[in-house]
Amino acid sequence: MATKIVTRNTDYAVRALCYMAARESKEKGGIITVTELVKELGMPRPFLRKILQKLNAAELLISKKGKGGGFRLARPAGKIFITVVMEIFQGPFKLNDCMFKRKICPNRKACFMRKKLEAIEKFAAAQLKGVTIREILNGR
Amino acid sequence: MATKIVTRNTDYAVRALCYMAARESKEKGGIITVTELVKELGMPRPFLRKILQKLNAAELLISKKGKGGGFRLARPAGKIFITVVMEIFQGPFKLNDCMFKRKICPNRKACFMRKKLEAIEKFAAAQLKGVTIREILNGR
DNA sequence: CATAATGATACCACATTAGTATCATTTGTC
DNA sequence: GACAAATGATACTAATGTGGTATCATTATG
Ligand code: FES
Ligand code: FES
Repeated sequence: MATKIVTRNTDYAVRALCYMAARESKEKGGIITVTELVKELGMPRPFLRKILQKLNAAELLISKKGKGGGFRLARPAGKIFITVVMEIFQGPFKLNDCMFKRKICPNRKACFMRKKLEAIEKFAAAQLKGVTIREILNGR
Repeated sequence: MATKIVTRNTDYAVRALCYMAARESKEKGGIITVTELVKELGMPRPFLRKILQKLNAAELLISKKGKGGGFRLARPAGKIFITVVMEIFQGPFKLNDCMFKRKICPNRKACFMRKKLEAIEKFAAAQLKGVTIREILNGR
């Protein structure tokens, strides 16, 4: 098994955002097409399109339709948090919530296992909390 | 989404082991049948059977075939680690390893995201490390 | 109006997890 | 030894989630 903290959606989204942020720093305000992203990042085009559309809907990107259209970042890289990207594609971050027979386990309060899982969840949230595209680009 | 740290297999296994350990403390050396477990824990019988068989194969349980047969713990509850149970059903514990096009990402060493994920993985492993059925039973 | 871009949406493929079904083998009891 | 009651082994099915395609509608530019 490999417990997935980030799915492919998120991963691709982050890569795309990083690329866009990096390019932006060279050519200010430039609009970027799916075609360019696909060429540079090598992801399946229709999948990436869907991802960008979601980022647009979530207002992390701004899209421009029609000829000469494309996408650009809706805000500076330092204000794009990966927790937000994760939420878009994966929903709110949480670990197992001990369901049993469709009900939440009544033993939650007392359960030792649960305490451990909650500690892990807290730690993970804390780790991811401040991370933005900028930090990822800078490698720190 | 809910990132799964423990799957249902593992969950059921742990519950069964807890039950068996608890019962053992009353009636020493008693052998326990699937029938009893199903009745007490309310899990689907064939599924639980498969789980117990795996625990047996992994030598956490000892089985006895034939009439009057059943299962008993192969060792004291304090020596049954949930990390081991997790491995049995889920394989070695690890988080995402940033695959891209079937290759491990070449950027791993430098990747900031990766660092965060590794920290989370380490923390999680540490949290789970010493936990045994005994601690779970005792709630600490 | 043609073209080149995204928007919206429905669909398909694949892997994993969860669960079922069946038959073989062993063991105790009469 | 026959029968019943238990597990062993194994193959199959179902449900879910993720990853990915395909198609058509809409919009903007020139
Ligand atoms: S067994 Fe349900 S929260 Fe632990
Ligand atoms: S992008 Fe591959 S390890 Fe981070």
